[in-house]
Amino acid sequence: MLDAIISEHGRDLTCAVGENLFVQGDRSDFVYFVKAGLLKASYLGADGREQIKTILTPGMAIGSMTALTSDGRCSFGVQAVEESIVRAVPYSMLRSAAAEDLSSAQEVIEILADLARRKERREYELLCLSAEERYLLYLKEVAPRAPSLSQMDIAAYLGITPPALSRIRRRHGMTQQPKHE
Amino acid sequence: MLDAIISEHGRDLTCAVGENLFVQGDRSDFVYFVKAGLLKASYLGADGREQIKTILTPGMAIGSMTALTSDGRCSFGVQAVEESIVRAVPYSMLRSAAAEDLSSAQEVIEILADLARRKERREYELLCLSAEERYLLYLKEVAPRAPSLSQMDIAAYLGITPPALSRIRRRHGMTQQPKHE
DNA sequence: AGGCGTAATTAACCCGGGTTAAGTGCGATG
DNA sequence: CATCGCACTTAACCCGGGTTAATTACGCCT
Repeated sequence: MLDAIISEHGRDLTCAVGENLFVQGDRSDFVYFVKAGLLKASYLGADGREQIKTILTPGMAIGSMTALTSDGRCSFGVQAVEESIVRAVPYSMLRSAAAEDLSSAQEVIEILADLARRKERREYELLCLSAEERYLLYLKEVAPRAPSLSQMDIAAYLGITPPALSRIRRRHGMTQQPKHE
Repeated sequence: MLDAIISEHGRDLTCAVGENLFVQGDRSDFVYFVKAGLLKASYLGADGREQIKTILTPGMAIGSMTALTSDGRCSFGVQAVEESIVRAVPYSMLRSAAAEDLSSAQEVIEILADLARRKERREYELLCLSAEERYLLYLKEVAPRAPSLSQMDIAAYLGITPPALSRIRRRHGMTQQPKHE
């Protein structure tokens, strides 16, 4: 089964806070399985602005599809928000395992289907929800599993700037700590 | 191989302009392979607003991942923009073919990986690009394959309203036909 | 030909988010 | 303890997109 391949050919990596698993532009052909911790996958704009694509929590898998399947470079990077442990496996290893063993193939299909499902949902949120609605959804579904995210990161995840997030929080009465003169 | 399963268990559907392949809320467990024509996959908001998720051209496959894998309902619908021909195959058929035959499994993996790659790109565009940038990208990459799309549909694909699209087009000097008094 | 319905454009106004800058609180560091 | 830096908040202003409504153009139907 696939677990055996992952155990044999994969290796555990420990990421300190702020450490990059890989950065935008890299040629990483690895798939990473998050075992513990918290990481963020993000795009870095030419102007230095960061947009967070995915908040990664244990149980999730990540890899740049374009880098994996088109011999391209990673269109985004992954950085640890908390100390994290991930298992890195070359995508080619998964593919060859799937090419030789039926049950491994099923598991790869499951992983890809799960990835597609998550992306489908994210696409819906970005396309159909307002920033405020996305924040409320974030509070309900992501925040419980990522309590250590900064407001900056939350804003980058929602696709807005920190001041915009602050305004939304203010409207909901969840700020008001510093009393600006 | 998978083609045989698709030929045997799938069936061709012909969609007239405006016809729905399936609508939001359906329990469709089919995957559709576009053979000819042009279709759109879209979310319908409670207020009746349409947001187009994907423009479907020949060679692409579509299906609601949440409906396929979580026994849920389709989160979006698919409608023909031009007269189209699609081949419908139950997802369960693909899965069982992939469970019995290694080469079929590889093909299913290819289909899912391609889907994930497309979604990854779309996610990037929605998260990082402005409406204007998305329109320019649309002109370069989608328009050539979908010349019959209305401005309404283009706007819905970009996530904006027709007036907003008109303003963008005006800025680029690509309008000016009707001279509004 | 005349009339209707719809798509596309434009205008006017509003609102939400971006930008910039300033102020506040807090933790790390010396 | 004092200072520095950074995250967070707020304010002021601008700009782009939403909303609504009016106008034009065009296809379709009778």
